[in-house]
Amino acid sequence: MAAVQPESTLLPRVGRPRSEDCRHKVLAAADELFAREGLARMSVDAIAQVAGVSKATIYRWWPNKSAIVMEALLTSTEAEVHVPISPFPEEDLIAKIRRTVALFRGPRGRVVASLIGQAQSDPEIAEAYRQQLLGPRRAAMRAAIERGIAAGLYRPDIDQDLAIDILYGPLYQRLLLRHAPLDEAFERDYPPIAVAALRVYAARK
Amino acid sequence: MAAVQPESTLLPRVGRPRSEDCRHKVLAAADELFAREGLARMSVDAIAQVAGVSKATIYRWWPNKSAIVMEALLTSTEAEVHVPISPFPEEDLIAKIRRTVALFRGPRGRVVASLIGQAQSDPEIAEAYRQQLLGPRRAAMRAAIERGIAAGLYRPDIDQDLAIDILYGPLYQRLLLRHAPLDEAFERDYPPIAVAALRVYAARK
Amino acid sequence: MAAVQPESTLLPRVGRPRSEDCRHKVLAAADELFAREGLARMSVDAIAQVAGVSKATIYRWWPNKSAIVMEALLTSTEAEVHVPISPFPEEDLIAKIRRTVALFRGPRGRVVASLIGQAQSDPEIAEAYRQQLLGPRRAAMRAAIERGIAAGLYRPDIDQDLAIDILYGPLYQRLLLRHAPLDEAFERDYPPIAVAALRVYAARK
Amino acid sequence: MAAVQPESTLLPRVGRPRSEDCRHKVLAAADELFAREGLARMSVDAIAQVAGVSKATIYRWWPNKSAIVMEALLTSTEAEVHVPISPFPEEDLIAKIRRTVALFRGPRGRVVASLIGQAQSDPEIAEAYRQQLLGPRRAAMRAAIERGIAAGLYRPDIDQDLAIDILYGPLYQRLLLRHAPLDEAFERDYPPIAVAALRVYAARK
DNA sequence: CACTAAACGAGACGGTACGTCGAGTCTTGGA
DNA sequence: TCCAAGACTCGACGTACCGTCTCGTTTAGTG
Repeated sequence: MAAVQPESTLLPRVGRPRSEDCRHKVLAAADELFAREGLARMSVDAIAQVAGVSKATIYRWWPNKSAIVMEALLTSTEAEVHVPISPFPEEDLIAKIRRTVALFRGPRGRVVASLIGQAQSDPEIAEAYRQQLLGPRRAAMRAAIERGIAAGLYRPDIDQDLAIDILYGPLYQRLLLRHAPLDEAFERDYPPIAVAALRVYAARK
Repeated sequence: MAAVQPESTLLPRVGRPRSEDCRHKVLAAADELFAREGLARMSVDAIAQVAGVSKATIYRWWPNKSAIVMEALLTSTEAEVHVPISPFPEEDLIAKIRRTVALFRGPRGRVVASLIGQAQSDPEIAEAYRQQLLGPRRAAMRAAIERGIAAGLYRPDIDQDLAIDILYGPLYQRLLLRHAPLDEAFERDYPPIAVAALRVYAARK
Repeated sequence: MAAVQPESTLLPRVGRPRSEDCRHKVLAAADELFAREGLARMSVDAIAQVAGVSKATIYRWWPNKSAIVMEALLTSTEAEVHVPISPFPEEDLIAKIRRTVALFRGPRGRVVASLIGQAQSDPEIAEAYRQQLLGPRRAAMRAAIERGIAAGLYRPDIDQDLAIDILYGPLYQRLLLRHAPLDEAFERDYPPIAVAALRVYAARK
Repeated sequence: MAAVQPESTLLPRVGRPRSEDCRHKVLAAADELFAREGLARMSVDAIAQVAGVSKATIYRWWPNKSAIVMEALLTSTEAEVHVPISPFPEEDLIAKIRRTVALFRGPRGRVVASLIGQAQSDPEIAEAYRQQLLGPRRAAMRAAIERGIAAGLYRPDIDQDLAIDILYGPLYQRLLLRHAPLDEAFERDYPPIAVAALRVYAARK
């Protein structure tokens, strides 16, 4: 029995193959339009026009506007998750948080905020966001915390969700509520404070 | 010095006065429709129909759907801010946080989440939300923290914004990201943890 | 004794009397707005605003926009009907027709055209137009034709309606269809032709 | 030599072609609603609903209500222009006029009157009416008059516009002013009188 | 090398909601 | 009682965007 190319047995390999070029043009157009107009004010028609791609083609591959923007975001932030592991788990946590602050301070920050905004009224987007964006990052976080537990820094029975809430909550709040700026000071000062806060929760005897 | 009726001197008292009845019917209809459909799926036409009020009248007083829902939310949560002051500032903080958790766990939680969602693409809503909803609550919080400072619990030079982020961030994150439930356990356990975390930041050395 | 005001015995003379000033301001405003915008594009609100009069007051005295414009037209063209009677009935007819051509060539022409236009979809305006504007003019015309009959110019059994159609039809057609201009040549040449045409119908055999 | 399909070479045959079915359904609905309600009281929404066609589709092809009704009128009266040519030009003129009287006495009469009414406040409709409806009919009329000139009945230098005004003016006046009925007697008696009137103008001296 | 089947561009289509406008009525307080 | 101001209802307007559809036209791989 021959080695099988993934998915090749299910999908019929006949007909014209999907144009990778289209995909890129659409994602690029989505990116550009998001920057110019924001998620709400950009239309799928506009994406189609800017990308020079037919609307039908867009709807063949993405279910809606947010899904396009989400995919554009994912392709441009794939690398950002991986932070080299150091011998000091708390340093790793700080580095991870700081990196996310940096990301949110840039143009991607508004994209993330918009997607979370849309997710409030669209369960599919919410689910996709949690699965594709949040999931890997929380998993990486969890691993770092586990290393902290292994190093004896934290109690082994802590609530991981709560731990991550403590570490990231203030950051998301600033991103979404915008009551105070995500400025350089925040990027510098906040991460160690977050980790200190976690220590109170996770290590208090 | 005579007490002056507010605004009565400025606004010209001519013409038919605004119908208070209309206002209430619209807010009630918005409330009902939000519960039935959610912000995104409810239409201004529907509000008009349910309220038995003309669309033109709605647009005379509110710029858009979200503004109506926001006002409905405000009128129904005005009392919630005020928590009696106790001799123990940290008890007050815990009580305030727990009360907000309770609010967010109820039907108003989805309203708040939707408004913040809309605020991501509509700066006016964002501003209104910060001014009208967030403002008073953060002010009350700040006052409680000041009492903590006065009591010697916290350093006097702490960053108030950051303090409030630490206290509320995790709560908002759960409300908006929904990666973990806003359940009874959270309502019970989280508030004291938050205050403990604040203490680490505000009292360290 | 004193001259009695007509109708003063029937109407209860209580309350504030109707302001004649209002009436004039409204008619003047209607006139101005008609010239600026035309019947369709002018709004009753605009009349009220320009006249400095409340909309309620307008609707108290006129049923609708066209009625205002009609009254404005009537007050400004009352004198135009009466042409001095000469010993030559056909001269009188020519003079009457020419006077109407002159009227239609001026700004009142568009007013008349607009009213007839509105009359196509509003029976009340149609009726009012026929009664108040057309009636007197057709009666005067009929009288002139009667003098022609008395002078032996026309058969006594002619159809008066048809006679007037022959005399005025082409004029109204130009006013309303605008396929050819109501110019000086028409004002000069048409009236005698019309009367000649009438003679063919009314005197043949 | 092959017959070429008109416009097929110019128009790019790309994209989904216009649905002829839609066009017919819209025109039929317009016709029905006009009969039921008249031009002023029928709405584009109603046409869309009755036709089972989206409002956007209607507005893609017609600029407004009147344009739809006009097109419906045109499609249903295309054949009416052509009257067979006889050896007697004046007989042809009489036949043409009588045919128009008959048309105006039927339901199309109100359609024509409404369109002319609307044309008083909408220059585009006025122009369309003159171009599409009036134009061909006046051209046919002009041809018949030319035959009269060729036959020596009329002077060759007569004003064609005026000639047609004399022939049709009274008819349009009755249609639009409705001071007298467009009855059987008018259909019987008027056409020959009109032609006699023309003769006075066109053949005198 | 023709054939086939899916991808694609163009753009029409049904649908839903939008926010606006004007007509005409109603409700105040003041003259 | 009349009036000015202006809030209100009603109904229609024309627009925008969504997601689907129907064409005719590529563009691989297959037979």
